[in-house]
Amino acid sequence: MSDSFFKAIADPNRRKILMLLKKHQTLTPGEIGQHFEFSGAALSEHLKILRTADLIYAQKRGQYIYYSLNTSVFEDIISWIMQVIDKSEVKDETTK
Amino acid sequence: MSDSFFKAIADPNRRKILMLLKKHQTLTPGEIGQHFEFSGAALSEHLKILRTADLIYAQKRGQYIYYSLNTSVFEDIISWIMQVIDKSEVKDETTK
DNA sequence: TAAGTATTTAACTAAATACCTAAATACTGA
DNA sequence: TCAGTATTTAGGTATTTAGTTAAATACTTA
Repeated sequence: MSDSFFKAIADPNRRKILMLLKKHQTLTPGEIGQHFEFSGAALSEHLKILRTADLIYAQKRGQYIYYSLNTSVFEDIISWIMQVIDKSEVKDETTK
Repeated sequence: MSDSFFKAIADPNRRKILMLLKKHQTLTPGEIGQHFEFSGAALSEHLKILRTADLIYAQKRGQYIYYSLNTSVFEDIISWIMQVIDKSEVKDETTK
């Protein structure tokens, strides 16, 4: 279970970015930035962290970059939580 | 959706504590500490963060404190993730 | 009551994080 | 090619976090 996932979603602004992408499917950094007060550079950092955690992916078309959700990693955290609360199959990860 | 939850699970040592509690149901800080290299004080801090996020609860009996998982908050994160990835709600087999 | 064990709190340090501004890179269209 | 727009990178700062050791608190038992 990747540390980068948990780090990525630990920040409320990054969770908000995910919700925005959920709502609009595809957004450029410029469009995302309209929902925040901080600089474009700060936004770029957040996007990098989300990209590294594989939560979003970027497609460059010309001058713009289009960001979208990559939902597959979310499935992993659901499995992790299921394990903790004992709802479904259990593999022992206590040594990780 | 509480920030303290995401902060709490962002740390791998705290996630390991949760898995240990999942496995053993109830553990004292002393028993938990045997699985880590850091000081008891550091462990105490981690337990406080997990308590604040409502992920575990403590029962004091005499000289010992017994920690257990509080699974109800995990249901909340599952809902949050379901929302992000646009899945229908997970069926709830547990009562709380 | 005193000594011993269990756990938390306090005060501190080092490293990580989240932001900033400025500069760099990449593309578009005149 | 040049000016303009979009985005990222670099370098810096303030805040937060995760750990430390030492002291405090709480309980047990001789």
